Amino acid sequence: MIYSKFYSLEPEKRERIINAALKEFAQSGYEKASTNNIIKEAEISKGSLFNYFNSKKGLYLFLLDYVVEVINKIYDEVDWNETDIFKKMKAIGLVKFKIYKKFPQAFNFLKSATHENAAEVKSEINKLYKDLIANGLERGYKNIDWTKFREDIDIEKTINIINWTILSFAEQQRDKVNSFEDIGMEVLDEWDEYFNIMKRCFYKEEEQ
Amino acid sequence: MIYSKFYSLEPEKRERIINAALKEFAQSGYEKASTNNIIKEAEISKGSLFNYFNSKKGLYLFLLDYVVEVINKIYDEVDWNETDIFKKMKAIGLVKFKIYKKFPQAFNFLKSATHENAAEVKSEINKLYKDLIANGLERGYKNIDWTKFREDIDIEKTINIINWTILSFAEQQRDKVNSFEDIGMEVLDEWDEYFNIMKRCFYKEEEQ
Amino acid sequence: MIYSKFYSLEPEKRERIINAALKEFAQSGYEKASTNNIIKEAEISKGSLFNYFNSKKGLYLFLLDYVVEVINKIYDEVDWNETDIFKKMKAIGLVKFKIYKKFPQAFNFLKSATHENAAEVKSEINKLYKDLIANGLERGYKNIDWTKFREDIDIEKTINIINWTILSFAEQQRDKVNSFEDIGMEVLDEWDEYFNIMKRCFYKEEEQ
Amino acid sequence: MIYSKFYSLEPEKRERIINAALKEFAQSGYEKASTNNIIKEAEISKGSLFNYFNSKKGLYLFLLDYVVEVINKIYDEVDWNETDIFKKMKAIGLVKFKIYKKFPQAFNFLKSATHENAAEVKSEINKLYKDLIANGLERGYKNIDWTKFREDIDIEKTINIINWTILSFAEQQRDKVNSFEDIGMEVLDEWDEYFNIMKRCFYKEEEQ
DNA sequence: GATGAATGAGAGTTCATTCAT
DNA sequence: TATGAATGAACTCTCATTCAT
Repeated sequence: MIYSKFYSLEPEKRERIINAALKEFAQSGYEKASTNNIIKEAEISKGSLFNYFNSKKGLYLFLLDYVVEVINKIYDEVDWNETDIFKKMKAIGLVKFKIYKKFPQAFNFLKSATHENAAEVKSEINKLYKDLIANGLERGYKNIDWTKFREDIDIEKTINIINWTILSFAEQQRDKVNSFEDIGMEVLDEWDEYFNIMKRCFYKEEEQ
Repeated sequence: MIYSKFYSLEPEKRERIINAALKEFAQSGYEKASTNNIIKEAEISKGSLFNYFNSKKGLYLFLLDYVVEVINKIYDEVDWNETDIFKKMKAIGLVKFKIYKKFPQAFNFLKSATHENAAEVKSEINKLYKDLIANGLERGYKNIDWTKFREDIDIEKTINIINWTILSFAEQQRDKVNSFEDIGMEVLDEWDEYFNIMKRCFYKEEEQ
Repeated sequence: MIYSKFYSLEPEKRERIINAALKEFAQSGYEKASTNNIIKEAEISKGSLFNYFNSKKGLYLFLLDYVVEVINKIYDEVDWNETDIFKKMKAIGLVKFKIYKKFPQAFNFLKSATHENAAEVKSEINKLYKDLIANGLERGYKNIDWTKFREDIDIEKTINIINWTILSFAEQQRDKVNSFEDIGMEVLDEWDEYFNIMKRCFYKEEEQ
Repeated sequence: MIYSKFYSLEPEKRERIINAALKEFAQSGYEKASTNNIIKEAEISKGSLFNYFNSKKGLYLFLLDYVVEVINKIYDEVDWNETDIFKKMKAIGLVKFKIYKKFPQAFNFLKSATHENAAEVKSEINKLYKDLIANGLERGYKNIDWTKFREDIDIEKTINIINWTILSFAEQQRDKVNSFEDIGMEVLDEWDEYFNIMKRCFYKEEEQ
């Protein structure tokens, strides 16, 4: 089993390594991240790091797996029975914030991974993102009451517009702030306003 | 004059260098991009590259200038007097496709620059983008007849939704095909459909 | 502690590196000295050299420290209570010869450092020399019985004449022979003759 | 004939090149001196420089020859019949100052050459200096009235002491100031004092 | 004869990875 | 299993010298 050497470590050491690595990669990106900084921060030897993960790339891919687990915790806490798409999206956003408070490093790492250019890991990141989004969309659009939408528009395309709006808004906010810590309530208010515009325009008049 | 040595080269060689550099930077990002690869691909000597551009950073900044010129060609061909925002956006999009077919590498480079993290060039990229966006928005939204829009929605945010939709759709198409050469009429039709949805939902009823 | 990585090497290797570096810097000066030549001669890898000293400059500064230690060994062996300046100078000279036989490279390096022009290390060299000279003069001229000198001459300037004579004679001998190993008793006799001339001329008649 | 291409240039251009080269080598030393700076200052092309002198080293050696000519002008103006060694030495020093006013760049170049470490030209410089000194001494000690010296000291060795004192004092002054321009009358006074000490000590009492 | 663009070996430096202990 | 010193390929950049024009 891959990473088995790492999993058999005592949890405290494991966390020290994960946090040191998340931090270094988030700060410096894949290429510039220094394995020296990681082992210094985690207080392990150089040899150990390569024993556990074989290579810098191996370590990075492990961390990608790790943050996926964190993301999945988000999905576990969402109420998937909500039928109004905008209420559901808002709920998902709120859960994200909650989880973020517990795993800030993972989110910063994930944010930096979005902008990662290193050819060595780019395709893995893209694959991961496609999975995450597909997975999220599938669950997100289950049980939705599509009858609320106007009947003179193509629903599939309308969903795309909603999705693109959500993702683009999120990215815009990400670029504005240095870390997720800076995000406050006023952002959530702005988010609501976008939802209201779309609700007003895409729903039938009587559903508003 | 800066870059004068480079401009006095024969055009064929100049293009070889530009294309090799655009490709390498687009593929690998600023840090990882290797000047060795560039000179190998462009078939010039090590000394020459640094004769023309002084440094890796100088080369990168030159390329940024170069792609701005390409972008400006787009602006020059658009009919800025159109008052209907969707017609104007469609026109801009079509010109973009046309230019892209002539300078595919420039677009890939510009896209990669958006995600560039290298501190050495980040501020220049940001400056460039602010200029491009300010310039584009100013011209793009001049003469637009905003009275066509519903009066119960915030126009600024609605414009964002429109923009995000356009960009995201374009990117989605790019991911689907290997090159823009593959893009045919059916894509333009789909594009029209998105425009129609937004027109129907964001414009007053009598404007449709 | 700085240079700690270097000090924890086995002495044989340490010496190989020191000697290779002293030789290369002495031969070529700071700028022209090639770290490649040093590692080749010392039979270590490129990475190791920079592991130990961080940079070419770091290596050079280390060597300056090293030769100071060698010089201090001279001072440790001299009888500082001698009151006759000529006897004392002769004693110092003899110790210098002794040390030189053990560390010939250090002396050549120190000599080349005197003429070093490289801006990067010049100030460090000057600082070092000021310390060495201040230290040496202070100890060297302590306890000297200045009353032996004629009263119609400026003592400070006379000391300069004595010093310049000693140094110039030493250098002349160095240029004549290939190594100090060749220096025999006849040189010491000649040295004595210079001392006798100066004694006869600079001391009062009754002190001769 | 070597340098023939250079000598057939018009004198104005020749001087421009000589001065530019003297300045650059004096400022930066042999290694660091940039042929680019020289051709820029002299307003000639890169190819020309190498046409005239074949190589950087060739140019440097030419300049050494050139400054020898300047030095020889000093010797031409000295009164070689003076029989008192100290008066003669003083006269030589004064002529040096006079010539310096006419060829400051040559002197600064010569000064920098003294401290030159570059292996490529070191031996040539040393050879030149030995010639200059031998030549100077031979002429300088002709016609001297040695009977003025005390009879209880070896004259040859005493001459050495005098020479070493003169040279060392000159070097000390050189190290103190940045260029010969800074040297003023007070230096000449100090020089006189050294001469007086030596006169008093090395001459017979009745000759003072 | 004059030009200056082109060359490429060599410079100092970095850092993921290896392996003897 | 854990260590960390050793490695060396690859990096960006320099500059004296060449040679086609």
